[in-house]
Amino acid sequence: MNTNSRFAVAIHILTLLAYKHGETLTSGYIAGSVTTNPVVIRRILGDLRRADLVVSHPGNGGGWRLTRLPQLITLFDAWTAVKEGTLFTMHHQRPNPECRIGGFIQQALTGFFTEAEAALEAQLVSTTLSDVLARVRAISWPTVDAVLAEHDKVAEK
Amino acid sequence: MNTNSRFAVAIHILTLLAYKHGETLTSGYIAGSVTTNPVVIRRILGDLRRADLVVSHPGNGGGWRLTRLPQLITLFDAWTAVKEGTLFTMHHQRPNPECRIGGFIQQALTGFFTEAEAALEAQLVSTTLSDVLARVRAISWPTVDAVLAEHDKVAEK
DNA sequence: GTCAAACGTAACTCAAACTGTTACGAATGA
DNA sequence: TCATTCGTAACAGTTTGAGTTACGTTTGAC
Repeated sequence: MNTNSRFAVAIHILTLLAYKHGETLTSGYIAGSVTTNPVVIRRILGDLRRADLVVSHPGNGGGWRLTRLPQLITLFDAWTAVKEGTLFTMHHQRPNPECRIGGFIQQALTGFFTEAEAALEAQLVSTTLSDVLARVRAISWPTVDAVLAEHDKVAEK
Repeated sequence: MNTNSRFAVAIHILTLLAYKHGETLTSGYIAGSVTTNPVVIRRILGDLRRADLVVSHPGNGGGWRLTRLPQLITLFDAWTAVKEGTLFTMHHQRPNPECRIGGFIQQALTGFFTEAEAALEAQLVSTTLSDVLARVRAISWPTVDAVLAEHDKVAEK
C-alpha cells in the first residue's frame, strides 16, 4: 500500500540543492548522495524541471540548481512534480453496473478520494525546503556535538 | 504513484454490506458486485475481520455481515484494515551516510511523512459508511428518476 | 575547431507487487 | 450425509519500478 520512492528521492535532491544553494550540482554528484545511478537522478530532475523547480545546464561545467529560494519551494511542489494520476487506485475491473452499489460506487469514491488527497496536499504545502533543511540540521546536531567532544578529548592529551 | 486497489474494493464491500444490513452475504455474491473472483473478496474480508469490522460464518448458509451500524464505521477503519506499512516509500538504497544531507534525510523525511499521512487519516475519519451509502443514493437518484419516468411513459400507453 | 564533460532520453533487465485463478481442507446446517 | 461456504496456500500473468547501458546533443575551456 505504498507510493513509489520518487517523492522521497525528489525531496532528497531538492534538499541537497538547497544545502548547496548557489552552486551547480551534477547528476553524478547528487547520485553519490542518494546512492543510485545518475540516470535515475536525471529522470526525477526532469520532472522537477518541468515543474519549474530547477534548471539544468548541459555541457561542460553544467549541472542543476534551484530556480527559487528554498523557503519558496514546498513539499507540495515536489509532490505535484513527481506524482502521476491520483493517489488512490480504483477497481481494475469495472464493478457490476446492474448492482445498486456497484453501478455508482466508483463515482462516489472519486469524491471521497479527492477530499482525502486534498487534505494530504494541504499538509504538504505547509513544509518548505528550508524546513526540511532545518530538520536535517537539527537531527545532525548531536552528531556534530559528538565530533566536537571527540575533538576536545583528543586536544586534552 | 498509486496505492493498490484494495482500499477501493474494501469500501465497496463494506458499502454493500451496509446496504444489505442485517443480511448475510457470501463472498460469491459480493464478487458479483465487484466483478472479481471470490477469493479476492475473501482476502480483503479477512483483513476487515481482523480489524473487527465484519464477522464471517463458514458452512452452509454462511457468509459475512458488519459488526456494527454503518454510521459507526469510517473510511479510516477500512484504510487501517487494508493498509500495510506506511504510505510513502523511502529510498530503496540507503543514502550516503558520509553526506551531510544523505546521512540524515530519511530520519527527517519520516517526520514529515508521518504528519502528511496523519492529515490524510484525519480526513478519512470524518466519513462513515452511511455517508458513502448516502452519496451512492444521491448519485443514483437521477437514474431512478429516469426509470420512473420511463415507467410513467409506458403506463400512459 | 577540438575535446572532455554533462545533459536528455530511449531501451533493456531484473525484482517486486498485485490481481486473478485453482485447489483443497475445515466448518456448518439442512 | 452432503452441498455450501469459508480460509488459505500456491501459482501464473501482468504491471510497475529501479537500475543500467548506450548514444546523440550541448557546452565551455583550451
